[in-house]
Amino acid sequence: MLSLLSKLVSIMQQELDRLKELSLAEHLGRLHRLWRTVADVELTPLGLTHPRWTALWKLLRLGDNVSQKVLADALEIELASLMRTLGQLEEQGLVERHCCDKDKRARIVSLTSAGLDVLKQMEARIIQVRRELLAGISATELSEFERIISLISDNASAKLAKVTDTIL
Amino acid sequence: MLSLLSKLVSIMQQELDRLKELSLAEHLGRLHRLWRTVADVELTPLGLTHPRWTALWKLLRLGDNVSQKVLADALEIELASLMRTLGQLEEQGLVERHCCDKDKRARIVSLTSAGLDVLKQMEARIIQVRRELLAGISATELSEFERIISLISDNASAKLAKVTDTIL
DNA sequence: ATTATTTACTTAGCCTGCTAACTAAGTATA
DNA sequence: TATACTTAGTTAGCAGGCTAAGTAAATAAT
Repeated sequence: MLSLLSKLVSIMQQELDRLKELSLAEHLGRLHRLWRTVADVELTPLGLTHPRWTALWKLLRLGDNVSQKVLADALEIELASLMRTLGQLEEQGLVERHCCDKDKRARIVSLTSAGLDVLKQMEARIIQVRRELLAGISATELSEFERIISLISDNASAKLAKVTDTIL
Repeated sequence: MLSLLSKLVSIMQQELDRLKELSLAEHLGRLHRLWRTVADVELTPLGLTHPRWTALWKLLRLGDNVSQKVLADALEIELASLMRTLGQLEEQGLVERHCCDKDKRARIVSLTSAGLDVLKQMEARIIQVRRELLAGISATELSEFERIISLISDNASAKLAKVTDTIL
């Protein structure tokens, strides 16, 4: 009788594990989408979507005149993915792309005065969004959270690198 | 002299805050993409991509014969997003869609025997991937991590709901 | 010096999230 | 009963990740 019960418990435990299995990846995706949506809602009045304001912001932090490649690396996305976004920002007149004298392959991205204007307007809103989304989370909890993100990211990167090695 | 120094420190602090501002959203996106990529690499041999195996898995957990709407809700994606995935799974012969007698609007999704086969093969691989990605993270840290994800998600959902209210 | 490799950029096209707009079926109300 | 609203499914098209494949410039190797 007891063994049957413990067997049942063990089966339930397995089921729970399976459910949790998915939930982390799912919740991660959901959180990412939610965060983007919230930021989008807040910033669309400025004509900015998540990838666009992220690029603008990073560009400012990188000190403006950097190559597209450097910007893509800083944003941790592929250069090809950045192209579309930069094209849109250029159309909106927020950035400019110039040829580089030193390296004729490269194109240097810089903020226009309109771009700087928009960045100023963005700043307050982004900080506000972040504050609202992180409400009720202490600094300690937050840094712990970020630590775990880094840990999992490192595991994933390492695993991908290994796979690539195996194939090559 | 001292006041100038403390002013400088305060400015640096602000800069740091601004940098951290972005990093969380960015790292979240990066982690999500990485996780998906790793899972994809592991499961493509079975002809499965992330959305596909997630849908299969959830379908099994929901007890098979559910409507597309129920499945979409469980996956926390829009029904329209699920349509394409279910179409692909149907093409692969892993699921079937039947009309529902009780509600002629609804279509019931069920796993085929081929679908169940694939699920069996999936199981070990997914658990392995999860184990590798979560290597070096204790159960306590993990549950804390998930708690923070939920907290931020709740904040984001609440904020979005508020925005919708304001507009309506 | 010439050739081979690497690097930055670009284009094209896939994937899967989304919203918008439509149909058909069920439900509620006048 | 007839009309209005809601809900499930569907299609179409956008957004922004990605890889693949090509060009031109820079660098390394012979």
